[in-house]
Amino acid sequence: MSVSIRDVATLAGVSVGTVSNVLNRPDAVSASSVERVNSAIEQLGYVRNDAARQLRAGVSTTVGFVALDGRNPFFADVVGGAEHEATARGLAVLHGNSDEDAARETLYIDLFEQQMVRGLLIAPFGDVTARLTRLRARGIPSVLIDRFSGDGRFSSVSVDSVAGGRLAAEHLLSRGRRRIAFVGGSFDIRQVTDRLAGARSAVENSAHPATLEVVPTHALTVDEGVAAGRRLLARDRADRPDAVFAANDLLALGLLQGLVVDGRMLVPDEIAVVGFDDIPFAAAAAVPLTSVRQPSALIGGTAMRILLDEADDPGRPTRQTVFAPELVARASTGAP
Amino acid sequence: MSVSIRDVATLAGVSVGTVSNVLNRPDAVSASSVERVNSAIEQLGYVRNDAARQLRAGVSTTVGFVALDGRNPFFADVVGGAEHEATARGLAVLHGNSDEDAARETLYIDLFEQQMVRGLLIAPFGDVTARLTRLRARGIPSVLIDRFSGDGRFSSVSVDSVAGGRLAAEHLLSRGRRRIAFVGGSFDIRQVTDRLAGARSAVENSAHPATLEVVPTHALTVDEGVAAGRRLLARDRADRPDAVFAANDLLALGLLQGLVVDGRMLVPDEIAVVGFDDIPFAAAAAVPLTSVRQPSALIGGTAMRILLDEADDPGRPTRQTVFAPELVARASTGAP
DNA sequence: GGTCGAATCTGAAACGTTTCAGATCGGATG
DNA sequence: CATCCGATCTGAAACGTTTCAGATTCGACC
Repeated sequence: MSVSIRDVATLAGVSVGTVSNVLNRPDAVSASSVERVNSAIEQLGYVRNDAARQLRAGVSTTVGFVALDGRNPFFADVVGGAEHEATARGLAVLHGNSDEDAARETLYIDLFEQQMVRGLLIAPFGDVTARLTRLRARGIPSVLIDRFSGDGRFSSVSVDSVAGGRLAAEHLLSRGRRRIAFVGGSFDIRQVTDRLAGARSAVENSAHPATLEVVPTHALTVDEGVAAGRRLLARDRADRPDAVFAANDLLALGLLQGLVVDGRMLVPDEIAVVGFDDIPFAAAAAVPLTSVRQPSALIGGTAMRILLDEADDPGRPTRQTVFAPELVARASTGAP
Repeated sequence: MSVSIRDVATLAGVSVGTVSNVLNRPDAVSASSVERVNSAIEQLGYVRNDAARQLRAGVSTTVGFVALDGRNPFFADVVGGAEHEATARGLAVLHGNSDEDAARETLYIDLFEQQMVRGLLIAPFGDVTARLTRLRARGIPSVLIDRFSGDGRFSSVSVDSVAGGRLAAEHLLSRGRRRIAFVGGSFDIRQVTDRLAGARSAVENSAHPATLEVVPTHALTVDEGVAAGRRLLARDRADRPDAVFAANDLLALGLLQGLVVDGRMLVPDEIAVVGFDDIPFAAAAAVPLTSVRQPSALIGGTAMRILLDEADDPGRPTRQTVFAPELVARASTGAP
């Protein structure tokens, strides 16, 4: 039924070893053999069986990626950057969504372990160090994305979320806002707590007295943002914050939709809004969104490079790369 | 080094065949054996080698997905729907981006062929029928996404793009617009030409005299939309269209940004805008965007189901599923 | 006790590749 | 002409699983 390397060898009049060499190290084979083998491959429509190759060679040509939320354009950009780097080396990216669900997360990690991927890029939700340690014992390195590996047990590529949170809150304070609400959740997500911590430190160190209130959400989605906005509206006007720092742009975009009363948009006059990630849609929002930018494609590309370095040289020490976030001011905080 | 099924068998005091049976059909094994094998697996930290399993069984547990544009939230939703359906059956989704590049597209198809994926979901860019036919000959079915398979050679799941184009144009005409511009490209993409054809038929059959002009773009991205908007602005006011139908929402969102003069938004008063896909960000745009909605997650889920049906039963005739698009009117065309 | 069938288990073959120790070939060298 | 060496090729072993024909066990039944 299926064409194997043996059929190619027979047609080309060489041994299977030679065919394999043509495929893997053509330099070690005479030009005439290369040509005969290639024409046989062409003629038979031979396609290498990756399972057999991997079984014998013990090396796969795929890299796993476990994302927190596949629908978040931020991760799409990170994946894009990683994919670009991977395809440049002939590798493919296997892609799974944990959707902020610990069970799905371990499911994908286990799957990648069975597939013996070359390495694993992961934006973790739960505590995955035990599982990742096990993968490493089996020769599969991991790089954490968007989360600093405090103990240095794994390499990581992230943005300084605390600094980002501080940037956001300082910006709001500098625009004269004093009653700030942090909207985000769940607080099982490290980035969320870090961004909050940064905001808190900015408020505490502020020259002006200011307050920081926490408005929790169940997830970092547009829908949750809309709901949070509605909840704020349900309050007396006097009790509403005059600024909101949303844990990411999806929430912030939802808030923009939620913070509308009788067709009147409260942003930015009554309530200023800052998001996080600066996804491409932030600039195109109802009120263009001020946001803390992360260099998403760069994060993905850097992580992939580090991962492949570690895969090639297992002894290599781990590396923590932290990019600096950058505030992009737009209309949602009254910027031009 | 690595723990194999043989080590498990030895520790559990059974044969390798029995271990395999515990893994694959526990019903055929006595309860006591199941228990001993499982405890041995636990104790040794055994993980099944997927390459060997696939080599022998000839079946993989992954499905390939080739998307036109991984950064487009529409495809993220389609993938989400497909992934949901796949994980319900214990399959993972291998994911590649063609980025509207024929070379990358064939690269991924070839890769999936080598990996012997269970099946292939593809939103095609170039002409891929030859390659897909070859995959099928090797037992790998494909389902086309977002493109009707005219000759019925492959199953497909799509939305009636011509009808969608007609909906968009009719809506603009009903709002009193008469000089319509279609913004989109490249015209190598079937959806683009279909949407244009639908718009054209609506204009030609209109009770009122109206014109349809084509403003070509290089790709379906936000940036191209901004550029197209700028080009329209560069014209004399009299030469500008009074409505734009953009081939997708990314373009439309870009247009909204581009169609601003001296801080004044021309949409919808001078120019109405309709997009296509109704991505989650359309409603959150600077001017909430009227759009032709596609049931994206449903498309992905349906395609996956059909694909897996065909994988299980290769003789099964192909099926063409066409969903009806739906117009969602918002402020960008002067709707409430 | 002998026979039978179902339930359960065994162990070797096979999947298609890569790898590697050794064979072969064809000059170049003395 | 004998020897040697590098370039090239060969063919079998090995990777870890699934599969399957046959072996074994165990009750039930006569």
